[in-house]
Amino acid sequence: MRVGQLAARTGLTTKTIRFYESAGVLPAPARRPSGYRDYDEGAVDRLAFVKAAQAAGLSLAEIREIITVRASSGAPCQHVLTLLDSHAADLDRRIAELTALRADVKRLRSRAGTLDPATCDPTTVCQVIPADGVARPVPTL
Amino acid sequence: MRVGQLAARTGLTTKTIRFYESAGVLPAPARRPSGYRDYDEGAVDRLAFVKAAQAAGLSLAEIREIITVRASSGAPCQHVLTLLDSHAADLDRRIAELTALRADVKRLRSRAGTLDPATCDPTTVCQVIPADGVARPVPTL
DNA sequence: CTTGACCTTCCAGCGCAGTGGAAGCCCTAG
DNA sequence: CTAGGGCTTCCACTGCGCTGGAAGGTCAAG
Repeated sequence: MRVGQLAARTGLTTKTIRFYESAGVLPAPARRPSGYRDYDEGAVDRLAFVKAAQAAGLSLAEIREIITVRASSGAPCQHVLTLLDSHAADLDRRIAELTALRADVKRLRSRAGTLDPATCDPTTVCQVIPADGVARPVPTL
Repeated sequence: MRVGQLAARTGLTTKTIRFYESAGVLPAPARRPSGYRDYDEGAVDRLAFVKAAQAAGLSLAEIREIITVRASSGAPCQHVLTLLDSHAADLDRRIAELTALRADVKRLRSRAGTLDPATCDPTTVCQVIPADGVARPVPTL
C-alpha cells in the first residue's frame, strides 16, 4: 500500500510516517517503479508498536534503540524493562516536583488574599511573588 | 556595576543576563562611554523577581507580561492571581496525567514478569509493550 | 607594549516530535 | 489535453530558555 493508505489505517499523517522513517523507527519500504513507497502489512504492526511505546512515555530515540536491539540480539526484554523502570523513576521524581510546585503556587495564591495592593513596591514588581517565596529549582514542566 | 558583577551577585551568567534583557524581563541599563552596561541596584531586585517568578512556574513571556502591566497600569495583582490560578490548574492536570502514565508503566512492568521471552514475535518488536496496552494520549512530560 | 580579563555584537544550535510549504513527478478520469 | 489528487524531495520553522563561539573593543597591571 502507499503512504496515504498507511496513514489512513494508522491515524497518522503521511508527514509523520516519512518522519518516522527518517527517525529510524520505521524501516524504509520497497519502492514502486514510480518511486512511491510501497508498504506491507508489517508497517501497520510496526506503527502500532511505535504508538504504544510512545503512549508508555518512550521517546523515538528509545524506541529506535529497542528496535535495534531486537534486530541485532533478539528479544529486547531486559533492555525494555530497564527503560520502563527508569521511566517510572523519572515519573516519580517529576510528580513529586510538580506536586511540590503546586503546593507553592497554591500557597502564594492564598497568601495573596491577605495583601494590600497599596503596599506593593514597584522595585519588586509584584509582592504576590516574593523574592524569597519559592527557593526551589524550576522543575521540568 | 558591570554585567559580570551583576552575574556574580545573582548567580546567573552574563549570557543569561543579556538574554533576559533581549527577552524584555530586564530593562536595558545605562551604558558607560566604553559601551559597557552599567547596572544599578534595581537590577538585582529585578532579577530576584524574575527568579522567584520562574520558580513559581511562570514563563519569561508571562513574567514580561506582569512587568508590562506593572509599568503601564500599576499593581498587576489581578493579572498575577489569574496566572497563578491557571498554573495551578495546569499543574493539577499535568500531575493527573503523569500519575495515570506512571500507573500504566508500572502495570506494564509487573506484567512483564509473567511473559515468556520465547513467545516474543519479531513483527510486534516487543511483547512487553502490547499495541493495545496503553491507549492514552502522551502527556507533556 | 603586551597580556589577559572583561566587555560588545551577532549568529547558531540544543532537544523533541513533528508541521508547513515549495517545486516537481505520477497516474487516472473526464 | 487538462485537472486533480497523490506522491517525491528538501529546507525551514515551531516553542522555550538558554548556551557556545567568533570577531572585535576596553582597560588595568606588569
